[in-house]
Amino acid sequence: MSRASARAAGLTRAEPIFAALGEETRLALVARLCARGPQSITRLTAGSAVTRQAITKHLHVLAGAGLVHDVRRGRERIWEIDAEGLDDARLWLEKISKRWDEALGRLKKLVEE
Amino acid sequence: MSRASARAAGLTRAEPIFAALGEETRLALVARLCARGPQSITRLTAGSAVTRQAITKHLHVLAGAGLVHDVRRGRERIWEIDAEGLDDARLWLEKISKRWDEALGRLKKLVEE
DNA sequence: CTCATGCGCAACCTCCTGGTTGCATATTAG
DNA sequence: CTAATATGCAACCAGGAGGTTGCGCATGAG
Repeated sequence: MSRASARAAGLTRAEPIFAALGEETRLALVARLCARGPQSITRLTAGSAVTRQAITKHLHVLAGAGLVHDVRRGRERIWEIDAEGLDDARLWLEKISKRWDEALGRLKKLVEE
Repeated sequence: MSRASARAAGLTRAEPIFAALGEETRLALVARLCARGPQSITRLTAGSAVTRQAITKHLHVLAGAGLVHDVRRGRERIWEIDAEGLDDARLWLEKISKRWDEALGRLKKLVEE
């Protein structure tokens, strides 16, 4: 939580992050990178239903949303999660949920009066 | 958090929710429904860049993800947020983030030894 | 040096998505 | 009853997303 980027205040960055997570293969990639740590493309492709190229594309989408970053190591490229992105998304959800709870409180109060 | 549905344990429900939130117009709709409370389609369309029909479609997508529900009232249809969906998404993010933190801890430990 | 690995690039292809327009239907205001 | 309001339904469209295949290039293993 302490690592969440400050700009998470607005909903600016939220949409691309949700869009990136809103696809089965990518969501699985994120889950995998979180659970098993940094991995190469080939390794990430293993066990997946799609081609290495497809995985590569998905990784680039995730990178575009700031959810992962990569480092070249020898002849392979290692991809690692960027947890700040996840935090930003979570913060956005918290903020919006809270806003709804407040609205709900007002509505309830309005009915009671 | 107490309202989050239990099934949030797996990532089952997470993907459609993220997919629904991963579109500008829909994310704005969710934000608006949370901030200003239940509203009719026409009201939600006001101020939006797209057609009422487009808004209607988006609302159905959100409903499909369990993020909103609607009630007919007279000749208008009122849409309201279903905050459990937001909670589910948040819980998924928390779970995965935590998993990554643990993995990171293990990696750090591995390097130090 | 030679080969097997691990990737990157690019051309294609298909489907779904976001949006629109046109028209029909239901309700409430007067 | 009549008109205006609030939606619903369906056909249509362009563009982008997800996926594949084919081929070229760099790098590490022997």
